[in-house]
Amino acid sequence: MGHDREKAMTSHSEPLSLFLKRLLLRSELDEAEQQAILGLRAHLQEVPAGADIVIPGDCVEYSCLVATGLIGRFEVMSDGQRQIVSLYLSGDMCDLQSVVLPVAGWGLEAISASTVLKVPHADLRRLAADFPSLAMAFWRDTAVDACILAKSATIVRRKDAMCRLAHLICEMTLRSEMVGITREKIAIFEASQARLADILGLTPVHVNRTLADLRKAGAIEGAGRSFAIADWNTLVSIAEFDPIYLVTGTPEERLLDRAG
Amino acid sequence: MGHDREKAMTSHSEPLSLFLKRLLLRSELDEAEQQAILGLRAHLQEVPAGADIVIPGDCVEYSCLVATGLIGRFEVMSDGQRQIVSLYLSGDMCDLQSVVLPVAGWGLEAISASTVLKVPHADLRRLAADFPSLAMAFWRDTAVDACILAKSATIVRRKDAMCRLAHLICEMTLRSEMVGITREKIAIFEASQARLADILGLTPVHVNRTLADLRKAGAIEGAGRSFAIADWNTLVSIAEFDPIYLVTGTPEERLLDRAG
DNA sequence: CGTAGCTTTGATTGTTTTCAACACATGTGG
DNA sequence: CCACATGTGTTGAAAACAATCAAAGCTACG
Repeated sequence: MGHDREKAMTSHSEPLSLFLKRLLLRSELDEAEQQAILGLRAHLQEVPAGADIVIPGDCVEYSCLVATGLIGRFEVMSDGQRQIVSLYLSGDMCDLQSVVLPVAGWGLEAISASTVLKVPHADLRRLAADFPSLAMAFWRDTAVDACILAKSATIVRRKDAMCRLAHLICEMTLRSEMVGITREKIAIFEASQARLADILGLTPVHVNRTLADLRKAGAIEGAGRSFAIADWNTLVSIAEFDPIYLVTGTPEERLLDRAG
Repeated sequence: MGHDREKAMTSHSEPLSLFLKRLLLRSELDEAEQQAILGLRAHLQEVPAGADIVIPGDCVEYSCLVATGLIGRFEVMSDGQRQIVSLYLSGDMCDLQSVVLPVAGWGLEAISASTVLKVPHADLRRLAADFPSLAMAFWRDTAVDACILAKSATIVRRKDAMCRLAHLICEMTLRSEMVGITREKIAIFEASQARLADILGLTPVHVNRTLADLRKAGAIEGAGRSFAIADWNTLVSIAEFDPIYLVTGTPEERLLDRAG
């Protein structure tokens, strides 16, 4: 593994505040709880595109907070084929569930060149034990992940390739914008077609044809390696995209943690 | 809804102890925590096969503990078609994640005639706040659910109908045995082919043909409405079934909650 | 009986995979 | 600079898989 270039940094404030921002989207946290998140210690690691961060079967002792780039959680079939089941971008704590299930049946890989903060499980567990609201926030974060997974599981069973691909683009665009990434820099547009195939559960050949179909429909534009959104409304209508499952949440819901 | 026949019962010890048993499979709980679970108050409800318990979009204030029967969590497509994404059997707290995400984008329906205990979210939240280990146990339970979902999402994308159906039978058989249900009484065997289609993301017609193929292969037996396992090993090999994702867990892992 | 729901079977259509080949860019060593 | 390998994108043809449409048989139940 040539990419184990780790640095023990003292200031990780930027990615940690992105993570805090993400938690605050769906959970209400007081000053002490917010400071506890921002005070987490972590190791910064740079990961080149395509590299594995966690191998299936590893027992991990940390979660990975994505600072920049795009990380995928994948499962490996008996024939060695990969299926990427979840995607994580800046501010996402990928594999937060590994805090409660440290023996992973899955792996983590970098879809594009990324930097991640490795946050020790022990620290996250202590936070969850000391601050019940943080325990709820972590649990909620895992649940939102599961909602996204359920959505993609539904679509993959019932919709054709064009709808699936359009839906993926819509979801990643919206999620990127939620953390302040501009539409031009959305990581999914830089993934190879083979990687898109791993995500969508299609063959690379069919991803290629489907991209061509989306271009023909006027939803996306740009030839070759990269593409961009040409018409958001067309894309949304092809995808039948309804963002409700991303659970941006309302203040009333967030207050429930403290209602007891 | 003719099935709103609720009874406020004083003793729900049996299903609650099944739920506790399920939690103890993966989490270490002390005497006080165990008593807290067993002391939960709840309303018993009987639900006929096919009835909806939660409609998508409802804001629910309780989780449903399955006492007997089989419950499915489903999403509805734009064309009204249902996709069942998770299955819950005796001892499972279905929709435990709704404690942290009360506005459901999904629904719950009874696959077979069932009895459920409605447990108020407020009580579960109080338990999570009072006992950090219970908060971790609930979180872990949600994470295991997500693992099962990830597994089925992987298989549905990469394997054909025969493998998927065999895998479903294997999984439900094993999960049933984990809570002490005998192989003859496994609920999935009583589901209609239309229901199996909703679960697997296939058409009822194709489920029928695939069941016939499994019979031909000698994996299952019995004509018409119901079937049974004829040869477990054949079934496992068709399904390429590896139960590791069910996370039965080891004692060492369970101790981590208290390591802090 | 007769109906309603479920199962079974057949024929046809559509989507996706598979296999195969070629184009195109990038990077390397000669 | 060229030859060459490698990875990625593109295109075509054939085959596999599942959906769709249609019809008939079976069961349970009133």
